[in-house]
Amino acid sequence: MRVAEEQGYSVNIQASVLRREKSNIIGMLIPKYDNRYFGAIAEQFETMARARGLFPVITCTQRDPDLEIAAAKELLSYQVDCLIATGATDPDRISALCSAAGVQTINLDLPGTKAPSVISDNFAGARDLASLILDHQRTPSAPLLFIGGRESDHNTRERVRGFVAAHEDRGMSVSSNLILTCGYAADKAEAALMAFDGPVPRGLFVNSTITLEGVMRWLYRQSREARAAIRYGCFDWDPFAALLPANVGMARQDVVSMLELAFRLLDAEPDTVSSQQVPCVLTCLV
Amino acid sequence: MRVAEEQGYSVNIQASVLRREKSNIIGMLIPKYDNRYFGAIAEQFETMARARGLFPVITCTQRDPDLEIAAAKELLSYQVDCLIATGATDPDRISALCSAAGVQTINLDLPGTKAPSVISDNFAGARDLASLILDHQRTPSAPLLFIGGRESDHNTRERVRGFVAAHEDRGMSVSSNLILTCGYAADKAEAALMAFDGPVPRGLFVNSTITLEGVMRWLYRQSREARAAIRYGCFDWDPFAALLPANVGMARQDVVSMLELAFRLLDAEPDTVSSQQVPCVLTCLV
DNA sequence: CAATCATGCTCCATCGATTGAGCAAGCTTG
DNA sequence: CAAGCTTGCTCAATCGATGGAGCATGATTG
Repeated sequence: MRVAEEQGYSVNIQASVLRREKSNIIGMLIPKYDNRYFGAIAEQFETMARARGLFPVITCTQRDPDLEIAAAKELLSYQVDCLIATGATDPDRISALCSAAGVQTINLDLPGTKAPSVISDNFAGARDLASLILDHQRTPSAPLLFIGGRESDHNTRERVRGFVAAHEDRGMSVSSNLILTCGYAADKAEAALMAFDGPVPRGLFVNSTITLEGVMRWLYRQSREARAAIRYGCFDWDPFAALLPANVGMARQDVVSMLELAFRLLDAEPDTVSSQQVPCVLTCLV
Repeated sequence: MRVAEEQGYSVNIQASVLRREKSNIIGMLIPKYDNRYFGAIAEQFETMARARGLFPVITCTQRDPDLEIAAAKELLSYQVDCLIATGATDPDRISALCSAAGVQTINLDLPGTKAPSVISDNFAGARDLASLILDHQRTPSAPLLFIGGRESDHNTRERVRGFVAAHEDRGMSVSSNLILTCGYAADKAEAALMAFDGPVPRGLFVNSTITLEGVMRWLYRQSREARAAIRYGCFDWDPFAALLPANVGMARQDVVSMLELAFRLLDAEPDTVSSQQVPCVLTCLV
């Protein structure tokens, strides 16, 4: 064994897994790698999986529902011991596939009903963030604009609810045309702002950093004066976005706590299909 | 077969690979997921691998040389068909392990001598970027400060060479104390700037976006006037960093072309141990 | 000293997919 | 019609690691 080790020989894992009927592989589905939130999730997941002697395999699904299912099936055929579905568009479908194969699943970031979920406290995070923006926008008692995300998406709905609550806290009401759930993509946000009926409010609640990219493109098409009057805050954190002049705050999701909780749920008996919420950390930039 | 498909059955890949002695797995080692460059590489790699019917497995090595080797061995024990080593600190050691196992390797981002390499044209990219910063800094004929990266790192050496060449192009010389190759990490860059002997030059060449995070932290500790006088440019691209007021330009590495070239080299016979350079795209922000 | 137990070793069946050998049936051709 | 060929099917060996059965040796105990 020592000589084998020295000469760089290693066990054939395929044979080992075949015989042991246990792969020690833990799979993760993730939508994208193009922002700090998912990047941090991927890194933290790998680190924690390795610390437990598991082999982490991450697959990026490009927010494509078909690819999500195909990737889940592919991971199952590698006999993964368990699977974390991050930000899945149809988490219950994935849970169903996995439970049919006797594989434990956890939903991360977006909740499902057929497996335990670990998500941010989007309501409280959004309420705090909206409140911060309301405090710091240039036209104090005007309602904000909500931009980005999908109506069908649990997180977006919760954040809209928090957004509305922050307005109600100060006796303000929000008309529904101020809620632009046009998708997360930068292009869609930019287009939605361009097409907005009437002048865009001076305070913006941006639903993700990807959406913020589109918001910034729109903002830099405005006149210097119009731009100077606008303040915004963003759900999710990015170190450079945090330095942009008109950004008043970011709601950072607590990736470490979320993954610790996810791994704890994997260890525990999968008796309850709970949905656990992790508080966000509000970074005030003013 | 149709019924099996409908019922969600799938082949046991471990058994299949064991018998076929061909895994259809393509591995990638990547240092981090915390910036757009590596994020884009990871996504593009997955997309292109899938398009070729290969199963992509990416492992994040946290810039840790030991983890790099351990991860390479682990991927080999999964019988990967080939391996792309991205930004590896010791690519030749990985190539040696792989060639002992009869597995093809490509070095991406940082070159090695025992396997074909695909890297950016760091010299030309850095020369162009340095030239742009020299054009736009507030004290025209003063030399710039180079910050970030490692002396031992090929890319850093090439970029320093380009940096010096841009100065020489206009008859300027750069003293060696203006080249702070203190590592890529944000903390190290911040500390190096804090400890800089004498006033920091008003034009900065920042070697990566991760380094830029530290530079920004340092910058925001300066007085408003000192800060307003500084201009910088950065190797690598980030959408929010590109919007920061004093940023005059970014040298964006052409990830798509790099990966296309890498996959082409994998298809080709591994006869030559060439090092192919891909031009960067300079984004001018002024 | 015999009976029991602990330890260490060898050997073989097993995991599930794959592939080629072997065979049968039907078809073509001189 | 016989010889040769194609096609489709079944069957068993194989990939390499693992773990339990079986066996031999040495130690312990009444």
